[in-house]
This record gives sequence, C-alpha cells and structure tokens, in this order.
Amino acid sequence: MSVTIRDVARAAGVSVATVSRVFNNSGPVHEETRARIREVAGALRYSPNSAARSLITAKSNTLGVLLPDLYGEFFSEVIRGIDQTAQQNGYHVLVSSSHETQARIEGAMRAMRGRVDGLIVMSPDIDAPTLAANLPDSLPVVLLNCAVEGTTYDAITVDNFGGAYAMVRHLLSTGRNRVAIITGSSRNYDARERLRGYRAALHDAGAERQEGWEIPGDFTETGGYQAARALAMLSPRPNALFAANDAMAIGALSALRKADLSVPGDIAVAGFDDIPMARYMNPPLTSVHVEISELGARAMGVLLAAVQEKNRHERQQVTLPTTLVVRQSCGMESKQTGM
Amino acid sequence: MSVTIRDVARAAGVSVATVSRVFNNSGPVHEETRARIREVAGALRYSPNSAARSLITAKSNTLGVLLPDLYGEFFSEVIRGIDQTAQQNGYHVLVSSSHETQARIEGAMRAMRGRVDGLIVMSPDIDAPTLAANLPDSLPVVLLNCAVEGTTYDAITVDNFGGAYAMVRHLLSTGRNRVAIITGSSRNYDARERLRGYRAALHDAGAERQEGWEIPGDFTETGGYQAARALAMLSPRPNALFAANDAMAIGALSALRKADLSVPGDIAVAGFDDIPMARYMNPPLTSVHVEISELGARAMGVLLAAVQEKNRHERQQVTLPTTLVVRQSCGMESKQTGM
DNA sequence: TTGTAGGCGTTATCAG
DNA sequence: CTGATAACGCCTACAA
Repeated sequence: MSVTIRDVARAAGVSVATVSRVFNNSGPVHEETRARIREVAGALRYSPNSAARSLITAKSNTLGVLLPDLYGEFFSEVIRGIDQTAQQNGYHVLVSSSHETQARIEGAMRAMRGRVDGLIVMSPDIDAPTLAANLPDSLPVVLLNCAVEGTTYDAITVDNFGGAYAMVRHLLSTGRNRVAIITGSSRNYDARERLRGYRAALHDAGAERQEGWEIPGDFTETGGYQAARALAMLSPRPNALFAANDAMAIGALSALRKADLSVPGDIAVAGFDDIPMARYMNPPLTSVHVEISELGARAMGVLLAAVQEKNRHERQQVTLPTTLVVRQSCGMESKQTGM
Repeated sequence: MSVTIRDVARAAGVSVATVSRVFNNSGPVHEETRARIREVAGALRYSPNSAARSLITAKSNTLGVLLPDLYGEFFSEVIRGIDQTAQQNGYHVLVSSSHETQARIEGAMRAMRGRVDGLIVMSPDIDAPTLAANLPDSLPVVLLNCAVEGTTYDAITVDNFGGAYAMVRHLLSTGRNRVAIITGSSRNYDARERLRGYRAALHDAGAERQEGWEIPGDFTETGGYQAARALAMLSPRPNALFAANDAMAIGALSALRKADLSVPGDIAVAGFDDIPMARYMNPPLTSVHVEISELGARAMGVLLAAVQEKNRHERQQVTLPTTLVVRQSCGMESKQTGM
C-alpha cells in the first residue's frame, strides 16, 4: 500500500517518468524496459495511488448516483444496470440514498462535488425548477425519471404516460367500463405521468371518469391495500383497477380478496413495472413491463458520453418504451399462458 | 470548482494554514478571523479538494461495498442500511456488484484498493479460505453473510441456522410430519446454514427425513416454482414445505396452485426473509423475519469502528437474531390476524 | 493566534 | 526512447 512509483522506478533502475508511461500507455517505452517494469511492479504489488492521480488529472474516475430512497426491487435493478455499465467502462460508482427532500439533495450534491466526474440524479419528488437551481453546472448530470419539461438536461425516463395509456386502453377494450386508479404521491413525477395517461385514455375512449375513482396511494403494498379497501366500498363499484405500480397492485389484490371480491371476475387488476414477482401472484398480475436495469444502464451510458466528450456533447432526453404484459388478473382466460 | 484554499486565503487576507485550520477545526483560530474565512469561503463557493486531502491524510472517507449480485428486495434493503449509517458518520459509499466468482471479487478488490478506507464484503458463494487469500490485510474488512468458521475476521451474519430450525420446528408442531425444503445453491453460505437448520430440527424432533425432500433451488421465484412442481409429484407427498427464501416460496405457491394443491390444506408453505410482500401473498406467507436494513447498518457500524479505532479494535462476529412470523400459508386459522 | 515551507504520489513538460 | 522537475491542492510541523 505504501509502495510508490518511486520504489518501482528504483527497483527497475529507471525514472519515475518511465514507470508512469508504462502505467498510462502514454509516450513510447522500449519493449524490454516496459516488461521489466511490469514485472517489478507486480512483484512489489504496486498499484498507483488514485488520490495523487486524481489530484493532477482532475478526474476521479468515479460517478455519483443520487437516489430518492432505496426501496424495493425497482431500485435494486436500477443500480444493477448503472453499476454494470460503469464497471465495463472502468468507472466506480458512489451512491447516496434517502434523499426525499430538497435540502438533503443539496447536501448530498455538495458532499459529492469534487469526488465525482458526473452525476446521475433520481429524484422524482423534486420539481424541475428546484432541481435546476441545485444542479452543479460544472458537472455532467443525467436526470433519471425526473420532471424535465422545458429543461435542457440530459435525461432518461420511462414512458410512464404511454404505458399507463396503453394499459387503461386495454382494460377498456375488454369491456370494463368503470376503471379506477390507485395513484402514487402527487409530488412524484412518475405517478403524475401515469395518472395523466390514465385520464387521457379514458378521455380518448369516451369512457366515464369520476374523481372518486382516483384513489391516492404511495407506491407501497400497504398503501395499495388500504386504497383497494376503500375502493371496494364504492357504489357503483369500479370493475377495473389500475395501480400505478406493482407493489400497490399486490396490496390491492390482498384487500380485494379480503373483501370477497373476485379478480378478475368482479374487478380486473393491473399494475406497473412488471417486477419479477408479478407473474407469480394469484391471479398472475397484468402489468406494464419496464426494462428496469436497462433504464439504469442507459442513464449511465448517457452520463459516460457526457463525461468523456465533455465539451460538444449533444444533450439528449431519452424515453424508454414499455410493453403491456397481460396476465390473468385482468381477465385473460387461459391458465396455460398466464405464466 | 477551481477555487482553491489559496484563493480563500488571499480573499480573507490570511494564510492558507489558517483557512485549513478553520476547515478542519484543528488548532486555534481567532473567532473573528474564523467567521471572516467562513464567509469568504461561502461566497467563493469553496469546497476542499478531496483528492488533495486524501493524498496527504491517506484517508478517503470512503467505504467500499462488494456485493455478489444486486438482486431483489434483499440487497436493496441491505444497501439502505449501509448507506444511511455511513452518511450519518460522514462517510461515502462506493459500491461494486455482480461478483459471483472469485476472479471478479479479486478484481474488484484491486480496483478499490487505495480508494477506500475499509470494505464490506458480501459473498456468500465464496468459501472462507478463498476469501481469506484475497482479502487485503492492510484494510479493515467486515464480512456480511459469509462463511467465517475458524477465521478471525469481523463478521456479521443472520441467524440462518436458528431461523430455519425454529421454522421447521414450528411446522412439525402443527402436526405436519413430512416436511420438505427447497434449498438454495449448495455453494451459498446462507443456503447451507438454512439447510443445516432444517435437518437439525427434523433430527431433534425425531421426524422423518428423506433425501428426496431436499429439492434444489436457486433463490429465485422461477427456481421455487420449478422445485414445487417437482415436489407436487412426490409420493407420498410432503405436507409442509420450507423454502429457503421468500422469492422461492412465492414461486412455489404459484406452482402448487397450478397443481391444484391447496395451501395450507394439502401442504403448508413457509419462506425466509419476510420481505414486505410476504404478508400480501395469497395465502399470506409465513416466514422467518430478518431485519435486513439493520443487517447492513450493523455491518457498517462494525466497519466504522474498525476504521476509526484502526489499531486495537476487537474483532467481533455478530449474529443477528430472527423471528418467526406465522401467517396463513402454514395453517394459521384466523383471517383477522393474518395481516 | 498566525505564517512559512516541505512534502504527499502522480502526471506532464521539457530537455537530452 | 528516457530523465529531471515543476505543478496539482492541501495539511502540518515548526517558527514567529
């Protein structure tokens, strides 16, 4: 650990400059001396001090990830995608989680400043202007599932609107005419977009819409459970339910069961995300499939481009498509293909 | 970003040493000048260059986390606990995931060497000797859910054996006399321990045990599904099933349903981990509750102690207790308390 | 209480 | 192809 480039140089009978050259593939080095240096360095178990390197190159080879709250399978997958892509490109990942409030985001950014070459920010709960005010302008930043309308940040989002729209459209097409929704927090960008898709689908199909059919939730199983319990007592009762994520849909299934309502007989149920467990629910849960780890991978991809091209990098706002996965919870007949 | 300590010093009309003292609370500084420096620094948006700081102090204020594979709710929770504890103590977290093989672990460690002050290693698939050979001796390391018998590393593990033992014991106590298990990979430490607990419980209770009742799984929903499908065809058929984790238990529930077996009527089912969704299954899933984020928090706590005390730090191997959570999947009657 | 100056381990710019 | 040597930004004795 305390073996430095000088030790290697001395042991190999060369100057530090030459050692540096072989470790950076910079400048020409005689093949023979290069081999000797590599050997000596290996024997000494030398590895360059990254702090010193960062100090002079002004690069840390580290990228930061700011997360709202590590919770559930969703984030686990996102990070997986982020980390794999980073690793493949020789970068490290510094994570910082649990940033629901603006103050915390701000603090986390300050803490990361100088330690990272770029940042992925995932904070669906913070609005765009607030975010903009806090984002460092000197640092490449990619927004993940954030409200970015009218901004010029690099951003990547799931097609929340399109996915919700397609799902509700599908529910209507199966003959359900009273479609309710369990929403996420109204401060949450994803949740707002999914609600918007729900409303648009109803509107475009000329279907009935009621305020009371928009039941507030919070993206947790418990929230979904409680919302569905409330929904079960509505009259007339909706005959389809679109939960803004799978966790809530699963909670809802449980509540409906308890209320002795059959799914999909009395009411069809659908979720969003298509987490791995969705297909193993009873009944198997219809959902909007999102390639979650791909989401993280793409975000990291854009960030790497921004970091490496640095100047002259075209800002891009990517929307990841979703696909409808129809299973029995919304009335698919065959038990065969439900899996 | 390019504003250095010298700029602050110049602007405040003092020397860099004084500014440094202010930012490190080291040495005495006149209250008045301290205030002025803080103000100037704030106005200039100065923040110390961490690379330079690390270079001279030989500390990075960063702790590394090596994960086998970011997968499912479990890891999400572990990281949450780790990160929160780190943040509270002013440390950053560098993560690196997807290290199933020894070679990858080794590479990741090399990559982190010098960038972190300590390491949390979670690699249940690697055996202790192999691990030991690759662990840096100069760096504080805490093992998380690893096989550590006979080693002196700091380590923290879930009481896999005890949890499994208690669960099987419980299943037997409800009158089930043919208890099967879906195991995890035999290379996985957690899985081995849970299997050991299963066997011990059967043995101690004088219950019947059969090779064929130990069905291999892989900790995924799909693995559980397939294992349960196989189990359903056994004769005589087991009347209780202990899955070594919840994901497999959920897959199993689905398969048993498809095989027209009733749970808990024909067969009781139990899992391990008690992930949030367990209680919302149909029927609600009995499981061994683990305080997962606490696991991460504790690991980080031990690591911080090791890093800060450095010398003279007593090695400790902590085992986190588990609790039995009984729900309807193993025959609890009341629908009321099943939630 | 404050300032001066040396050095942390590398890289990069010059000469040779 | 190789070797000195000046930065990089900061901390920390040691002086004042």
